[in-house]
Amino acid sequence: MNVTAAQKRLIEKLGVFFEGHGETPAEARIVGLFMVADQLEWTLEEIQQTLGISKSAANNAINILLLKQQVEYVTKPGDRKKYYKSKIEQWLTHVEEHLEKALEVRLLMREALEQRTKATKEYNGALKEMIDFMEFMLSHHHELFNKWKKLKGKA
Amino acid sequence: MNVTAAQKRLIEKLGVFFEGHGETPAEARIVGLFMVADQLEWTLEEIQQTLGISKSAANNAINILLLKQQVEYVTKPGDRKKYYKSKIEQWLTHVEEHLEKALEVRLLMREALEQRTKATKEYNGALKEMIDFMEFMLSHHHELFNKWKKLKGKA
DNA sequence: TATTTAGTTCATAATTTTCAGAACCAAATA
DNA sequence: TATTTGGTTCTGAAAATTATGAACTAAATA
Repeated sequence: MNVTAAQKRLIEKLGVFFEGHGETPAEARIVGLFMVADQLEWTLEEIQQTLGISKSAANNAINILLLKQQVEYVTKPGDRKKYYKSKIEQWLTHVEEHLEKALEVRLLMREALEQRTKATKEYNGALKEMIDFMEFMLSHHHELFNKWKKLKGKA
Repeated sequence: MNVTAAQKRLIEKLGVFFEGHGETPAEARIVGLFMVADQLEWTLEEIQQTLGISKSAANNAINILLLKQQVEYVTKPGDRKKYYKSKIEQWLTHVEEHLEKALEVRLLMREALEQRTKATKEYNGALKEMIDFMEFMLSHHHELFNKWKKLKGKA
């Protein structure tokens, strides 16, 4: 077997966390597997057998992770198999994208604010402040990301 | 009717967004309703009828929102009804909590890193960097939140 | 050409989530 | 005490999500 019992437990814990953040159980466990296992490159069959899920479940999950750019595959000469692996270098981009998307709600909130009655001053003020905070976060995040990238020599 | 057709459309749009962020359809629409409607305080029956959902769906959703502190209710003397309303002042706390929780994954990642083989240098380095970034974000967020609070005279 | 293999697709089964409707409870009122 | 009212709970249905297993492709191999 390619992972120890202790590793399996950790994969499950990571799995539960990622499930709670929008991934399917199968996706979540594949992400976990790639994070804890010594082995970095996995065939579909190995994934399937190690996680104890069906071939199609593994295939579906892997393809969704490929779409989300969380996973990629490499090939080997004279070998028809695909070797899937974490695209871990992409994580910073993902965090950035995720934040941007989460803060997009401010656009709908602005729509809400604009159409609101002017009578509810206090509520409108709180809503406005929420929107302003999101703008504040957005701009400061750009700073933060740049600071980090500079710190790590990525920019 | 307590909301216009245009408001209903906006409620649905907000509903879809919040559904995409972990709320049930009913919860998501209540949050939307409280955000766009002129009326700030709503009885269960009004919510139910305005959103066209069942009494129990409305009740369940409201109680979950109460638990999550997204909603509160006020009462009126000699009136047994509860008047539910957005707890919008709480939003900053919610954002803080949400971020902390999202970054908690770093603890599991650290576990993963600690048990990993030392053979996969590059991967381990990337994982370490991810964890470091989360720490970086966490500390800078505290700064950001304080800066914001000061700016808004909340601290 | 027949067979094996890696991966995909499809039908459907299992599970989970969410909701509707009815029954219910407790407090207030008639 | 009987009735109304606001809210809660329960059961089961509907819908959505995931996963299974089998059938299938296409490429490689025997």
